[in-house]
Amino acid sequence: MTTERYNIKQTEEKWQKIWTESKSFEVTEDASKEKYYVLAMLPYPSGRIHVGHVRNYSLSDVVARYKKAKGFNVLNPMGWDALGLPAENAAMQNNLHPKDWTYDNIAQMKAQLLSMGLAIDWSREVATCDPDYYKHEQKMFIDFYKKGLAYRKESVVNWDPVEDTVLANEQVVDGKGWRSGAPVERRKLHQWFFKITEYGDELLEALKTMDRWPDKVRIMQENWIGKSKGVQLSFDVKNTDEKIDVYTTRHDTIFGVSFIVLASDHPLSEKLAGDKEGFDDFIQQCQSTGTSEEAVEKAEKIGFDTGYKAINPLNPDVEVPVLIANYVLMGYGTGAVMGVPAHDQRDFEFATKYKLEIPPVILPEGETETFFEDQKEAYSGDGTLINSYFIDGMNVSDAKKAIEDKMAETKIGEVKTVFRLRDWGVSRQRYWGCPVPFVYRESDGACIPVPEDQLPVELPDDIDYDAPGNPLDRHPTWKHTTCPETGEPAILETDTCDTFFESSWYFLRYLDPNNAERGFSDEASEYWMAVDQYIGGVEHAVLHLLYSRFFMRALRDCGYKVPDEPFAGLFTQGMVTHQTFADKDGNWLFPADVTQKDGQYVTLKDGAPVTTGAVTKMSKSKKNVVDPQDIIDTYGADAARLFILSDSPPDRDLEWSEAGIEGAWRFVNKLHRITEEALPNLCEVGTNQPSDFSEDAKKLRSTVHQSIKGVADDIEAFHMNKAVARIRELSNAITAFKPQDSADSWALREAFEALIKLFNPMMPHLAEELWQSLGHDTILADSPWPSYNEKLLAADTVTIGVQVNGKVRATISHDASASKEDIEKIAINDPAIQKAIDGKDIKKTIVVPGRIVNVVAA
RNA sequence: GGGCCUGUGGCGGAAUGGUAGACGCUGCGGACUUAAAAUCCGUUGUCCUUAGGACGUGGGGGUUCAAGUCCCCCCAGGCCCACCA
Repeated sequence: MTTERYNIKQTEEKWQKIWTESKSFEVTEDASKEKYYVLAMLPYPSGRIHVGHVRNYSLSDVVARYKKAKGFNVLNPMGWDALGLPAENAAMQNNLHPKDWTYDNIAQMKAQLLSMGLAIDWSREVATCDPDYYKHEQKMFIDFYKKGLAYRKESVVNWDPVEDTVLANEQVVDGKGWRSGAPVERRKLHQWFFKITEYGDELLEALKTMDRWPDKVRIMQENWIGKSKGVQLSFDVKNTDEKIDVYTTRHDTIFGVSFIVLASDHPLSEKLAGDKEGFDDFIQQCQSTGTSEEAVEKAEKIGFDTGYKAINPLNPDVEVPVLIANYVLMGYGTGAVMGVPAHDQRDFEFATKYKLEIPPVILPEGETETFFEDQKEAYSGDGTLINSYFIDGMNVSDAKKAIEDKMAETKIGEVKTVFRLRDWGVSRQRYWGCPVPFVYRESDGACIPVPEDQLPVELPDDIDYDAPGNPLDRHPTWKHTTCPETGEPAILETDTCDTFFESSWYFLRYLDPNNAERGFSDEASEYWMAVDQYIGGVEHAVLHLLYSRFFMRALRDCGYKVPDEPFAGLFTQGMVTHQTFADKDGNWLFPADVTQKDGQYVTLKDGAPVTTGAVTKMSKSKKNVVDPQDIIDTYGADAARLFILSDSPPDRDLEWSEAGIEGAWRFVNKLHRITEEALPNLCEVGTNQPSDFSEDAKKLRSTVHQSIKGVADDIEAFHMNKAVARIRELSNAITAFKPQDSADSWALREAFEALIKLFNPMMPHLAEELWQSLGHDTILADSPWPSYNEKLLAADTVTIGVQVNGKVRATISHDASASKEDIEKIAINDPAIQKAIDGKDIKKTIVVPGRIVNVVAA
């Protein structure tokens, strides 16, 4: 083969330069064009891109380039989620400033992204650690505060006593600080909260209309919001003036109550039992229970008897003990629970341990009361009410209704809706975050927002990490300021915001990134919002995606022009996985250090045997990672993009393999080669379409037009793997086609032009290069998507299967215009079919034109 | 404990209820080459010695002329949430 090898590196850099110089992907609001906003979740600048990024941006790039070709005004921006803990950790380890570390990383990662050849409008690049960025969110914070959507309250937090800081729940591992390893304490601190619960119903209701979101994500959010309908009712505490409010969804079991349980941090717990012996130890024990899943799973239910009795409001003759237990949460409902051990598993376990009564009130269908003798677990299903006075004999839902009516009548309780969703705690005792823009007056502690003209409250540069805790708090001067109202001495808030704050509105900043006055203009928001297609990992299904939805509503209520829903369409991509490797001592090995020899995996260094482990998500700890930059440097961005889009459907996990990337690379070279080889044929073709084509050319044209339609349909449906398969099919059809005359050459050129345009969204550099070699002087990135001719989609002859009694016995070809009767005749006369019928009577024949013939014979 | 998803060749995966396995990876055979690489051609679900059959979409039932696809039950794997009353 004499064809020169395609020079990938040079070509890719050439086209990246041309796109940049021609500003192909820079956009402005243009009322004459329909807009399309493609958004990939913005990366954290860790320093190097990983394969998950490549997958994410390959997907968004296909969408962006495709929609642009379809004539949309496409916005495809990129930025950096640049605040957060890793920068501080790295700074501490390497004695750097978080700011320097972050900006260095951004520069490196940007260079890597540029080498991918993405259709991004880089003029809109945003870094969230820039004071010009967080200035606007400080304004938003104050707006929320003025609207009553941000507030400060004392709450219990995870406190790391060694690091001297609050930890997020995710940073608590098995009840211990993730870095210090010290048992986490629960401590009460003043914390800032956003009132997301105010929008619980709205956020829940809107989910129903979001039909371009995956069901999975909608269900996860629904569960997270956790709306439940129940009743709240009061139990009087005997011989006191106290009442205990309990919340329950099983008010039908009210007559099965045999105890009342309070959360350990319920105000009444201290009040009723504070002076009892052992109380302090008990509370201590409750609080030391870990908050991890496993700890909760294994935690034994422990209780403490207050000695008081509560009176059942519907049956004053019944008095039940009041206990305190570790399994009741203060944060949900009222922090107090009515114990119905016969019909609630947790209550059952608790009652069994403390020898409390277990009175049954619901009889499962078809059972007698002997069912409850020697009961091993709670029965929580439906059945007939027993031992329950006026609701005896009813089923569960009728009984609930009857109790609700009774409560409305007697006013001992009320129907109540409760959400699992809690207000969003945004305070972090960290340096590398957006400062919370408030001051506290020293004289009276008044909390006062920083005036707008004094924003941003900027982070100080001179910090040290010599001591644990928040460097802002121990900075010698930074927090000392004056009250904007009185001029008296005041202290700046030293907490910074949760970094989910930045990611809740960054897609608005992209719309108007240089606006110094406001975060974004109404005009830009009205033109571009909402995001038409958002793409990212499913791990953000709840937090980020829910916070952003809340944020839009909060901004709306503060007078900003934003839609209720930020993301009209959402696509969640699967993980990238890789085989794991280990040496004989069980140490993990990087795939790059392993090679194959005689079918066995061995180390590259000394050929020692390697054992292969499970295919799992790429993670640094298991070393089953590949550096996408190595891949791009070796095979080129086009091959890397192609491979990652090829085999697996984008919403499923993708296993990275060496063989796969090589296959993609071969295809890149093949496309280049077949175009070069066909060039002599293609260049002498006239512009006028010939009037007649050979049979082979007709077939080729049919494939071409089917491909144009099919690839577009596949991209719209996010079936990128199928789009790639169609492109390969088309290239196979092209190589099989041998042009005999000028009409054939015309058809071949038509096929090549379509092929190049179809793979342009996946392999844009190669596409531009080949487009140019076909003699075009236009940029493909600015060229329209090809159109297809409906008439050419169907072939002249159709091949279908013929079944006898549901089993395929032959295939027949017939003219596309053949009638049902003709097709039936051809099918039945087929010798193989005759043989299969074997002289039996034909009961009936089903003919589905273009699909199948089924002969039913007996 | 609750919810969701997935199960198809050696592998990744195709298949509006209508010829199961498109497209690719791997393997095997061949061509070209002094040789290799690259490339090209053929072949590649299982079983029966072949013609030709039989069997095949996690397992078991059902609906239908026809089921990977729809319905019921079960099994396995994965993900998310979780003492949420």
